[in-house]
Amino acid sequence: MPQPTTTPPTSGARTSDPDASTVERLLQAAAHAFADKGFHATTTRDIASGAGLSPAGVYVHFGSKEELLFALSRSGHESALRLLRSAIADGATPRQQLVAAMARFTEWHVEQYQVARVVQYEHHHLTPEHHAEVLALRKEMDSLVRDVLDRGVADGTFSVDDSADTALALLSIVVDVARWYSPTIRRTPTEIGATNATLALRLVGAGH
Amino acid sequence: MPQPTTTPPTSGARTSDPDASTVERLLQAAAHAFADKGFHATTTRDIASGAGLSPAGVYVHFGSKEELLFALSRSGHESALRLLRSAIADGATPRQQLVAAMARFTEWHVEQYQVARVVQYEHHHLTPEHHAEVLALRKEMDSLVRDVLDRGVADGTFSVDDSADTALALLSIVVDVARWYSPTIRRTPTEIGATNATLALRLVGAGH
DNA sequence: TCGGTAACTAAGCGCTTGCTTAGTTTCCCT
DNA sequence: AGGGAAACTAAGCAAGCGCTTAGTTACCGA
Repeated sequence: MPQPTTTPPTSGARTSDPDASTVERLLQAAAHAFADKGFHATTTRDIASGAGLSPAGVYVHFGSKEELLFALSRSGHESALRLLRSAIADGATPRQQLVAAMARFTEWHVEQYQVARVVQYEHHHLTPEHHAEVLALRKEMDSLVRDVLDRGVADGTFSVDDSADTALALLSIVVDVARWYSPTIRRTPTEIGATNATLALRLVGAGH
Repeated sequence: MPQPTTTPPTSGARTSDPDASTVERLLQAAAHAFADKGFHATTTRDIASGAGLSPAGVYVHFGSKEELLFALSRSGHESALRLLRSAIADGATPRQQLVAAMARFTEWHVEQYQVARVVQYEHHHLTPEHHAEVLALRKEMDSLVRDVLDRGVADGTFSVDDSADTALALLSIVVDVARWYSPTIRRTPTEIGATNATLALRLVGAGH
């Protein structure tokens, strides 16, 4: 009996909540590693030790490293989409919808910046089939934003030259948060969200 | 005599101009591969065959794969910085400077989208020393844009809440081009540049 | 109490990786 | 002509990779 049962057989540094389920810990460790180093620079041993497992332990729950990326990417896209939809549903006018969508989507990118980074920058490492699946979700996000703009233009609140171009610029501002954000930055998610909502109103000609 | 000299000993598909110098071809092949698959998913064999060399041929000109990334990243940052400076120098007013900077920097991201992708998304795979060197160039870009905004606010042309936040949003719109652009898109660099310049004027409250 | 199933590990397999070594060819300078 | 440096290749090495296999432990229902 070389080890008492209170000491788990972990060698690397944990990057996940020890109280979470094993699948949850694997997803957390993968999000941490993929966001930090990218999919290909992350080894399955990194993920395993981050979750407190041996290298083989990953394969009890996921068939491959790519399957882990897909699970993370799909659930990330789905929760982002859910957030966007609910923000838009909460607003009574296009103006309120745009403000809520920009603020809350930005906050998500800050609070979940590791998942957001995987969602925005790692999806092209998926297999063609998996990639096609998340691409459909990404197009849906784009449509949601463009529809808000179109409704605002229709009722005279917004004035934009091209709603597709403007929607892309709005999403660029939000998505790029996942690139530049670091937890060392002192601004809160709410502050960054409010800033981006204000910038959005300026972009659609409804700044005052 | 197994092969006539007119057939080069290439196995993979070339991704570089055969008339360019060897170093040039290596940089082109590396830019192509890094932009397409990322630094870690690219093998030195990919780069070698893309440049029409054997795997060992890379090491005649570069000491390591990371050194290749650094050469590409540094020269890319330098040419981007040169472009920004010259665009700003050409404008007589802050308004003209902002329009020129946004349009030309955007065009560069489209025309050189492979290099731009490496510049914007691969620099964190550099060694700490090399990373620090390009970070200084990146901060300089940010300052250049913020200074244009500050001058425009000072002379009353622009109206922004916070010049740092607004500069970041402007750069987000430009940088993000390297993420979403694909050569299959039918819009020209000039059109995309003009769109982003117009969006920039709206963001700084000088849209008309 | 015990059989079955699911979660897990130790060990390691086959392959690919970045890079090196030893040797060949090319070309320029005298 | 011929010596030397530079550019290049064939072959391959050590390390690390994703993933598998064989076996152990823990737990749960009958």
